[in-house]
Amino acid sequence: MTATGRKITPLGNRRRDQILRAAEAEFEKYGFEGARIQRIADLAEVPKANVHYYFASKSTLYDAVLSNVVDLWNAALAPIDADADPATVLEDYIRMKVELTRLYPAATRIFAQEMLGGWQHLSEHLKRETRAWTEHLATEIENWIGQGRILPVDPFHLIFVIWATTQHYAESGTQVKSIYRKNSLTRQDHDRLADSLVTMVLRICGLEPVGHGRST
Amino acid sequence: MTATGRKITPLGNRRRDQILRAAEAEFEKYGFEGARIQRIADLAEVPKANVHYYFASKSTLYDAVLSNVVDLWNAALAPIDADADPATVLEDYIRMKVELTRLYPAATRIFAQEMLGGWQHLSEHLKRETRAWTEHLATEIENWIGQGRILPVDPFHLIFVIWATTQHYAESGTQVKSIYRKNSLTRQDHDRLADSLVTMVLRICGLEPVGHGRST
DNA sequence: CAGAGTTCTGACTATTTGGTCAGCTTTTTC
DNA sequence: GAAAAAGCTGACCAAATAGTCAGAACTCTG
Repeated sequence: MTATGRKITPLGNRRRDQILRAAEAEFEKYGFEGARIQRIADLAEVPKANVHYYFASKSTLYDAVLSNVVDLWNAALAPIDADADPATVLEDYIRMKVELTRLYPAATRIFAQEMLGGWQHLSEHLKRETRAWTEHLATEIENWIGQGRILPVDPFHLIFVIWATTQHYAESGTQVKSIYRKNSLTRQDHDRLADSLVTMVLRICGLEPVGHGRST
Repeated sequence: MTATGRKITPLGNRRRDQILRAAEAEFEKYGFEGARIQRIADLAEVPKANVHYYFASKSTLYDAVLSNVVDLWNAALAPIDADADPATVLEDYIRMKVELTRLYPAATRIFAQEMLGGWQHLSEHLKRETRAWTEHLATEIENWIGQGRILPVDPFHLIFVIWATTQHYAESGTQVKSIYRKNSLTRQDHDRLADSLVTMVLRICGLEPVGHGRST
């Protein structure tokens, strides 16, 4: 084992990030098993041994990448106002999720693969953090149902709809990218996705769109 | 290369199936990259070389497994009556999809992983067949929207909702399996999932459940 | 029951992989 | 400005992997 009990200097931090970014791209493209340390090193333009200087093992590196993602999402999606009306909360939540997918498509895809792969490569610690991320909203939804503010729905199915459909779009985005060599989807594309998602989710809950959204 | 231009005897066919089943389990658990030919051989209780006698390469084997899945789904989901009412078609479609997930959870999971992985390991031939599988329903949905029979929705988003939510359940099924050592979810569990799904999808389309379904 | 065709397999190879490490260079610290 | 610490890396290794192949063991047919 390497990469333990050592002082981190600013230079070291920069290199670490550089490797982390390369790793993110690699894991997105090939998944955990398919990822190759050598390719990560090449992409980061450092020798392979340098990768192992900062990350003891492939798993450690993967954990570090996922950890970043989870932090990001927790930070952005955490605050839910318990008294706000469901339609607003859901709409805000969805638009934030779509925005995060737009900003960090790679991270989102890795997360999705892990989710469908049964969390096989994640450390217990991160698994717990990840679950917390969904359960927060789920309990809120259950409260709304109990209070008769929305139609009865399985909260986890609903959240999964949000997650999966966003993901579907991130996926077709990758295809668009490789076929048309368009570097990213336009902001309009993402707005349209968010609109479509909001409409679907609100209809499922028997709610009407709140004023501040777009139409169609 | 092996496994070409050779007469297949009944015995050979049985062995081939035996290996195919083992491969399905292995690919489900570990994905394409993570799958190990040796483990497939062990599970099928044949020497590794025997696997290569029937399947030239890992890719060939994977293609064979996926091909089975696609055939299965095309056979079960193909017939859509163009004049039937949308609610019935959608409900039947969903219940059939859930049923297939119940009967072939492994196949479903492999398919899902491939879908989210961007179809990286599939031959062009199978990619086309697979796309056809969704586009059939998608055009039907678009017709309904054009005729004002259902509310406007992105057909692919809707199909993805069906697919993803079923998948979510197949996934939590795997977890249930490994935690409680319950071999499979009960029929009731699946009925509940189907009910929940039907309700969500119909609400999205602005439709009411048709008589022959269950309630709640 | 003999010969042809098919099925099977142990032993092997070439390659790739994650990971190590001794010693080098650079940066920081006092 | 020298000692200490951190950063870096080429060369290496053990293990694992997909795939090969020569020939033995079956099974089917006439």
